[in-house]
Amino acid sequence: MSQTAGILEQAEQHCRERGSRMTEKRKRVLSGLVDSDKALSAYELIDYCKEQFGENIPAMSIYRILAFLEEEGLVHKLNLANKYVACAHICCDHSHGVPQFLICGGCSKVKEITVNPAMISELKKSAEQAGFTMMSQQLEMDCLCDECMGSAA
Amino acid sequence: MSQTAGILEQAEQHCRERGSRMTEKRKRVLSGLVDSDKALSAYELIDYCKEQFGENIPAMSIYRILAFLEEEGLVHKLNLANKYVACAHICCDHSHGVPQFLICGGCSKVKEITVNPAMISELKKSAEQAGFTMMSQQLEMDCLCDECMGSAA
DNA sequence: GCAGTCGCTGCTATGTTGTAACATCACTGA
DNA sequence: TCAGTGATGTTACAACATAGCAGCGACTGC
Repeated sequence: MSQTAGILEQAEQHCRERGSRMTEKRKRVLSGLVDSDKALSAYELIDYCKEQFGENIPAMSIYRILAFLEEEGLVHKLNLANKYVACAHICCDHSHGVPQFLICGGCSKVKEITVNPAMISELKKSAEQAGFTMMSQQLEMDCLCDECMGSAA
Repeated sequence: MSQTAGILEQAEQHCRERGSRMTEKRKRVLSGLVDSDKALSAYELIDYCKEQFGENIPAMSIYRILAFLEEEGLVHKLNLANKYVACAHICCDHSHGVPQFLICGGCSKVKEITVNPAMISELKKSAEQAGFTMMSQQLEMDCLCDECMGSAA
């Protein structure tokens, strides 16, 4: 069984436990994200489904499916890039905190990391002093991966 | 002299020193951002120029002007919201570090803060360990301001 | 002053991301 | 089997952004 198939299997299991449905289309969208180590836009996922499965999924459906998958904790939306990535922890049984992301501006490769929780709470404190409440601890950082860094030099 | 006019004066001075031109249109766009404590989208700035000066500036020009102002360090682009804000430090003569932003998801109000430099360097280190180089230390945080927080409750 | 140049702006078209509103399809359970 | 609910389709459109080319206007050097 391929890596991707294993992850999809896990995701399906996850949905069963939560009483939600992992439909064929949802699996296809998720598989696109799992197969790719890059973040993909909704429209890139449309292309992926067309090429890979010969299926034309309208934009509206892709967005609904992405919203569903995000709700289930299977994908993350990257607001900085307006793209989407599969969660790096679909296969972990342990629950995990809010992730932070390193996003390559060159090739959209994404690394999901977990920064020091003390740092996040310090950020939260700074925000509160300024009269703001942080709604999401998901930090997104504009980076270049080593590969793109090399070819840019 | 109004607060805004003073800031515009400073900005003009800044451009003179750098050998770049602060044209009328550029001043109008900048004044829109300075007048507002919120982040504005390019299209909101078009509306502003129309209402305030009766001048129709096409989107293309607004984007070029925003790019120029960003180049000059007079405005910041908030990628999280696809909006723009005037730099909070146009009037400071001291140069300042890379800013971080608290963005209210309710009303687009923005607070520019400077977080502990040690935190930023810790982030940078984490990134490098993961094979990424941070290209911008500009963190943008999804928040609610106290006011919106109150009305949401 | 005048020609040449370069930077700024205008115009048109188009690409990309995302959503509203309403219709239809398909699975589930009584 | 049939009603109800959730998933998907369709159409239209809003918001953000850029490409490419044309024209205008302000400086420079002669």
